[in-house]
Amino acid sequence: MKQLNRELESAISAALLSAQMDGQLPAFVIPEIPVSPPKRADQGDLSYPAMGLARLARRSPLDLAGLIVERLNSLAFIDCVEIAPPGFINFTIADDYLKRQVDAIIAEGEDFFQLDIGAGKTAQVEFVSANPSGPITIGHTRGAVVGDAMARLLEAAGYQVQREYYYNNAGNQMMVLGKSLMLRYRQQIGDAVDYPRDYYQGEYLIEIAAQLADAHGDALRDKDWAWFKDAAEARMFEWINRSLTAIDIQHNEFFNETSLFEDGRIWRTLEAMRENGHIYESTHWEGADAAEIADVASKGYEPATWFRSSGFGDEKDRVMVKSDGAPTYTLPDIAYHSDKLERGFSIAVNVLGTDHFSQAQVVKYGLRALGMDPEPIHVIFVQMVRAVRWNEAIGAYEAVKQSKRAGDFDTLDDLVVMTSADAVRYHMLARSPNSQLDFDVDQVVKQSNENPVYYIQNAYVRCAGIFREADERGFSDDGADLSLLGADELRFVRKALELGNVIEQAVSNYEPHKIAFYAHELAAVFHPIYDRARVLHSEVPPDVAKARLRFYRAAAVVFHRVLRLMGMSAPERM
RNA sequence: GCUCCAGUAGCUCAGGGGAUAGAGCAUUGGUUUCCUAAACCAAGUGUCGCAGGUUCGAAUCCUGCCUGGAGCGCCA
Repeated sequence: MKQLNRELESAISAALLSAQMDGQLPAFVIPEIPVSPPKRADQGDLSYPAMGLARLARRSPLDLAGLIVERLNSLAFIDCVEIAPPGFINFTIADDYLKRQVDAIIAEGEDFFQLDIGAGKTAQVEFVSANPSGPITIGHTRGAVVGDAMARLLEAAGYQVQREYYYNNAGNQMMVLGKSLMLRYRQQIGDAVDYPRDYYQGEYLIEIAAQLADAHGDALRDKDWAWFKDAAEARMFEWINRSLTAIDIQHNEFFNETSLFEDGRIWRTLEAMRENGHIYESTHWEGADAAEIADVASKGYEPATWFRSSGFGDEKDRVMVKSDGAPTYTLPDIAYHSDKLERGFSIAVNVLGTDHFSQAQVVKYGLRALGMDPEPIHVIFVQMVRAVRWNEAIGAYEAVKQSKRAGDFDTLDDLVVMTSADAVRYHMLARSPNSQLDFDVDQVVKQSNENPVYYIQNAYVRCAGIFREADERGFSDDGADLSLLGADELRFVRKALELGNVIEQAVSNYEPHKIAFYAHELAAVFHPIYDRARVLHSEVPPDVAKARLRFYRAAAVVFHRVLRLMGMSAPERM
């Protein structure tokens, strides 16, 4: 399927170039030509503002528009070209062309607007990457949904995509997890245990401990924390995967942080940075002022290993290896990302919470210190998400507390149970990643009947309903004459033809939420048509009915495609 | 204190140099002999946080300020 605005952009560029060749316009480098749908229907289907180029061309905007139109090669899909003050060129798409696209859409099916922007290129999306120390929370879910939608859109753009989970199973937190489970287990078998406040407080560890006690009695009393760490990790990992699978998210690569320790890659990374002159040993960072040095001295640290990240623009240097010999989280992270770059992806998208902002910066400085170009890596930062609920008493929204007893929740599992996988996916996606999200529990749960989720899916359901009825009546669209389609149906086809640009923009700007808004707009165009353009109705002549049935087959293809791009289901009934 | 993100309708949010700023929810009234109501039709609401600046043109770009959030660990 063609992206019509792209075709027009090339045509306008060509017109400008030919005018330059003939000396009609001065020489200048032709910039990007933005062609997009205008706001109002009487402004055509696609529009180009020539005002922006008027100064370069040394013409009045209207003159320039006129000149472009004169030199424009005729395009099969364009019916009418108009110039509107102060210098817009408005194009109308030919009805014949739109009618032909109905069959074209059906022929493309699941490949409708499968683009070739990324043909022959590889992309990786790293997302979720939650520590295996607890369940997937609402916060993780946002990253999960955004990342998976990004992956689907990249695939639609033609990239070969890998979905990766950086499995953060090394480090201090995992030790604490192991020790936590160990103590919970000992509590279960009746030992008097003092459970530290900075250990994991979640009830899920108590449940696992109870299961272990049921299965093994007190036979595990002599196992060390490492044994319990492995036990906890395995269960958490399984749990996380089950939760993600429930909203149709599957990674196809799991990268273990521990592997970076086992094969010594973190130390090789450190040495490579040292060889490039970016590592030093000290009790404090080189740029520290007197107050900082005094502060550090009071803590009595032995020298640590520092990365001179300030040389790359960082506000201060960072510790790579602590004075106790253990690496910080940053070192394996740099090693991991250097490995990622070495794998040669054209694009490596990383979906992170904004709390990782500084960390991501330091990793990029680290990659530069290794002599690598971090350019293929693009980070989508998703802002905080919190579940809120309207509190009538105070007349304001209130954050939902993390208390299962009170019927509140903060995990993906609970969210899915209370709403649905599709609702979770839509609501998490239908927001710009860099705006904070208040997930209104009541709106998603109680008002699910008037939810955009079902508004969109219902469009597909309605098509399916027509096909069922048509089958029962033995009515087919064989030999449909698409010239009988009306203005309503063509409006939908116009909207459907915008999908290519939506995919392209979502991919090139790393804005997967665009597809969610587009889906809603598409449904808003569809439903009124469904009301008016009936198929199996006594007053609709059979030849018109055939044409319409064909049209709805195309509409179903479009909705199916869009729903799948969002990772949502396309149900036949609701 | 420094960095990043946000502030647009009553609420939740799109739009991020282009024509008269949009959607959902909420509110009000109406619509179904035949695929359909999780739908359709109709109605109303804005100092686009504030103040300057750039531009033919600013909700959009620049500067300053106000408000909310995140980050600035020898945590991960």
